[in-house]
Amino acid sequence: MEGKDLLSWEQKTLLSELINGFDAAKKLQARIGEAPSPSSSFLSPATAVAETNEILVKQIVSSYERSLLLLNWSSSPTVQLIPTPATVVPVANSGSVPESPASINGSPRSEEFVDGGGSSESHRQDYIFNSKKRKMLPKWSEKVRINPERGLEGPQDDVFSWRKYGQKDILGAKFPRSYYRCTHRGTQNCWATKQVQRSDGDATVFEVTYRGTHTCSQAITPRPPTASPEKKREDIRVRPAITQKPKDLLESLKSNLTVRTDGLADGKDVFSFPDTPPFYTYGTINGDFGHVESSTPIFDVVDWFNPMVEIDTTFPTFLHETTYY
DNA sequence: CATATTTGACCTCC
DNA sequence: GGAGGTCAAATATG
Repeated sequence: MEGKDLLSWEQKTLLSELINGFDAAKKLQARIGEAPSPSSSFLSPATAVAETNEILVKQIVSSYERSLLLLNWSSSPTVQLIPTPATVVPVANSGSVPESPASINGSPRSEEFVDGGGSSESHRQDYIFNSKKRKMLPKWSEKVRINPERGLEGPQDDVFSWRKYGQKDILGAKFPRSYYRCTHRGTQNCWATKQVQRSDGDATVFEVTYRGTHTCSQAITPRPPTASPEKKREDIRVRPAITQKPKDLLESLKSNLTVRTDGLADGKDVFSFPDTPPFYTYGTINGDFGHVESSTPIFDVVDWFNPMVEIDTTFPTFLHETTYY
């Protein structure tokens, strides 16, 4: 029973709980860092207290993050290369079963395909298989705001190239949702996708939901010094020439987004981010990439298992509005 | 001509 | 059956 290449049930449950906690902590962090005083019933000038709270929450969050990291969060489709730490996982709380079990991978129902009957070309099965596979990919979302003044100040090192493959009207949403996938899906079997949903209220806010992490070479070698025939529409961060059709502009905005840490303290307000937050910053390849400010201890995990394999365990570095699933 | 986007159809899940 | 997600043919773009 445990022979699956997936996580054991305990791990899934543990993961689920961790993610829940992490999510809650993130939200709390957002709330704390947010509006300085608006709705507080009693406004005390205790900035020191606020600061302490912030620190505490930060600690909680990073603790969660590390725990998740240790669990090798996500069940990457090709993890087999990784010396799965499954045997090492403590699983401290044996016994008492938390509440909602399968919230990560869904029901552990047997592997049988639904296979509606005839007409099952290999192509069909691929579809089903991929569908299942996709569902197990890690997923997280971020609220992102474009900077209306600077037009789009995209990530100058937008490593990843996305290709739009669909658009859907979402019930209750004013704007359609766009679906993007990594350009190298076919060539490098990279299953990273993202979907972009424009906020109803604030037209400058987009919610970007990522699923899966890049396993394509882009993820590892951000900028090949020499020949890179691909990427050409990457220069979209130029000023939004009015000559551009508004549609193009919008699309550009969607592809190149600028994260804004709204509530956070004060200083650094706007900064750009590579389309997919998770970095593969293992020291191997001129690991001069992430260099996260020391305030985020998450990526200090240099001693991760194997720098060569595609570990899906990745985390968005920034901002509070992150939501994990 | 090659590659990206659009868009209606199709699939899966709830 | 409906909603969300994906496919793929048609179309656009450089």
